[in-house]
Amino acid sequence: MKHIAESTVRRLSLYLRFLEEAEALGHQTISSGELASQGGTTSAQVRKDLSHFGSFGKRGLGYSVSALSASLRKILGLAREWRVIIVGAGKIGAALAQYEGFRERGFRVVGIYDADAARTGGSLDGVPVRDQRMLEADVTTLAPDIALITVPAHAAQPLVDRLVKSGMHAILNFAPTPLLVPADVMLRSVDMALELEILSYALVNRGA
Amino acid sequence: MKHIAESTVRRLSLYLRFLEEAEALGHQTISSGELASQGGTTSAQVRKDLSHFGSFGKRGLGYSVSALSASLRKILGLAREWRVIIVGAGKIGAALAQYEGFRERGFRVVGIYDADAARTGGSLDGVPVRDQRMLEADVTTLAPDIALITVPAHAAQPLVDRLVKSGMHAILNFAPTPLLVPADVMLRSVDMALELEILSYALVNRGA
DNA sequence: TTTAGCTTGTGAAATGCTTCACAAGCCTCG
DNA sequence: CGAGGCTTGTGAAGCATTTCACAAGCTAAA
Repeated sequence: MKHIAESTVRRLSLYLRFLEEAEALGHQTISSGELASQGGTTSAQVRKDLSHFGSFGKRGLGYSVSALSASLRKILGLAREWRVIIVGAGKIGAALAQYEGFRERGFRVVGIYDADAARTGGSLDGVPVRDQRMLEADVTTLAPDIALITVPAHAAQPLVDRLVKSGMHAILNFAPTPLLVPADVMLRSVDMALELEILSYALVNRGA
Repeated sequence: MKHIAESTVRRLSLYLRFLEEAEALGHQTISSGELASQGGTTSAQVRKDLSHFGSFGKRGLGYSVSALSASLRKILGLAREWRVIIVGAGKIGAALAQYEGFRERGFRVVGIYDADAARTGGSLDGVPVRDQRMLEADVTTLAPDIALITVPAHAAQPLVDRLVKSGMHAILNFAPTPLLVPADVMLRSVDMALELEILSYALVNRGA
């Protein structure tokens, strides 16, 4: 398979959400135009996105809602449950640990870690908060697929190094700092202050 | 000014962070290559990004750290403080209200709102949590520049409509749903489950 | 069965972003 | 002062993504 743009994958996720809504409403088929309105794109874009993975529609009719959502789930790897650990049990980490949106989409939090003894020992939503020194051992026994990083910026790179060394291959970083990982590790970052700065730029330059 | 790509603005923010670090370390000048290493890009990209806004460097020498950070702050609109309100005082909203990263970058939370009476009346980090019915009145008196949305997905669109009607022009949405706004309103979305789905896709297709 | 009306799938064109490559310019050192 | 060594700023080239436009194909109805 040739390389697929990240923007395409992002849109596929959005299509899938809309399809699941449509499924709940009992719709049988859906057109590329209807899918496009969701995700603010065009019908041609929808068809092009899907065409990278095969041919899913019927000309004249559209797509079968249930068949296309099943295909998208398979394409996106959502046919299975993913095991997630969260490192950093501060405000953000704790909030994410209890975030319904993750479990709904098949992401199950199986461990939470912190370096501060004051935060460890308890549990959040039934998941134990453990000492960060347990990380290496737990990565082996819990076999998590994805690690979420919610530690302070200065602690993030050393932590990433430890996670990579332990065998993690997918990391979602919330610390506001760029991180380096080997080529075979997937790293994505969500930087909330950065998003605000982009809005700030837009506010200052609107009309310009 | 011609239109600037979002990817460019995002990189400018990263450059600024690195510049501020360099400033703290007492560095006087910095080259495009050094700036590039941060933000994982190339020196040519750095120079091209900056060239959209003017000419900031000295050939043979590089950029003045202090002068360039001042310029970037002005370009990004960070020379001033921005007033932010948060609507939705659940786990995520409360965590964001107390997030240090915002204040550090000049974003000041001036109000928090919730529809649930059980959550209103108190305060978070000195900012009162008020009833969501107060929104319209408070937008007038508090004059917030940016609204953060941390309500459940189904409540997001009606809320956005209210915010827009009240005169808000910049919104950062954390609800996992696409939203519609008029063309003169800036909307950005942070969708954490979506980020995980992109990782999921990458995990399933790595090596492919 | 034939026609009318939709909608898909897809090359080709258009647009947008990144990388290249090099002239121009600045600083230091001899 | 002149040469050497760097680094910027920027057209042009290269890539990637989006949009266009239309043939092909399905359904329903007459």
